[in-house]
Amino acid sequence: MTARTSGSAPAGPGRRDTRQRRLLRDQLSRQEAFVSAQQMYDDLRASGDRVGLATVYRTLQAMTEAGELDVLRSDDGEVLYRQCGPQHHHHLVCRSCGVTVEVDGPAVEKWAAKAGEAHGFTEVTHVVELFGLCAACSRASR
Amino acid sequence: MTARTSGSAPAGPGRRDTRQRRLLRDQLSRQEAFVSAQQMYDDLRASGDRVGLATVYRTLQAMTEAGELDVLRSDDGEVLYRQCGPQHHHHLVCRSCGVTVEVDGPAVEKWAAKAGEAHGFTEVTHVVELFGLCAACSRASR
DNA sequence: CCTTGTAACGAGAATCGTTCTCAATAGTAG
DNA sequence: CTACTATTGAGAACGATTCTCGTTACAAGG
Repeated sequence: MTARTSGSAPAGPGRRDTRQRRLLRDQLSRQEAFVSAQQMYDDLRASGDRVGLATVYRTLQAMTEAGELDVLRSDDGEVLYRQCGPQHHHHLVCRSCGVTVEVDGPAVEKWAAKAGEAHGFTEVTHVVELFGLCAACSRASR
Repeated sequence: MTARTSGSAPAGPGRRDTRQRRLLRDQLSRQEAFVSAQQMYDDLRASGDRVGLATVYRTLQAMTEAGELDVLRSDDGEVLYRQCGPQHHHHLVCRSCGVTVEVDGPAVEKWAAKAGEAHGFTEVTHVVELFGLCAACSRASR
């Protein structure tokens, strides 16, 4: 029997610092927009870094569970990820270029809670996302 | 050459009254909750009615484009459909049984428009859905 | 009714995003 | 340096949805 006798380091899953995790974290922190796992994969290998597709999916999923990423689903069913602030907020996403702005809406929170209550619902959560054309894209399409 | 000479009846695609379309319309009008194409398919054949899966998908899609159905995406990626009123509204969906209540929120509409504007976005639309446990399910899980 | 043109069907193949499998690899604590 | 095991990655497996294409059956005209 070796190792696994000291009880100090929390040596569970999800904490090793690997090359591929570093790459993903870096790329996410440079991203302004929501991106899909497939996109991340393509971008990485486009810049010469070799990372398995399964790893991209696994890591993105893990980071989401750890609360490090926000998730969104595109109209055609792809799951999109983005590094966001920790406080509760919503997104204003550009339909054209994907740029995203975090916005908050105290009014919405209250309305959601009240509407749920009014119908006898409990444990009410809400999904609120705004889509539009950002200033730049609006100008470009004019 | 026969037919296709009179110019009165709008005999284009999407208007034939078939057995399968009747079945789907009927089933949808009896549904209180959002349901997936797969569920509709299973339910139909469970009640002895034979309808092709592709037809279910096609019809549901067509009805949606015609504005007869509202669409929602479940957490695991399935597209869910429901027959709803024509006016703009949002949904309060039970996480457990799927029952859905249509709710409106003038406050949200205003907030959304304003938030978009404030950041220079144009053509802003919003996605707002509420999830919770309906009265019955809340009671059951207590 | 019967004919006809063609919208609609349906079975099965094809897509596509995502997840799973499992042997090989590589952090890391001691 | 070594052993332990978390991670990785290639490819198979999945599940929802879409496409293909020969067959079926509305529905308008005769």
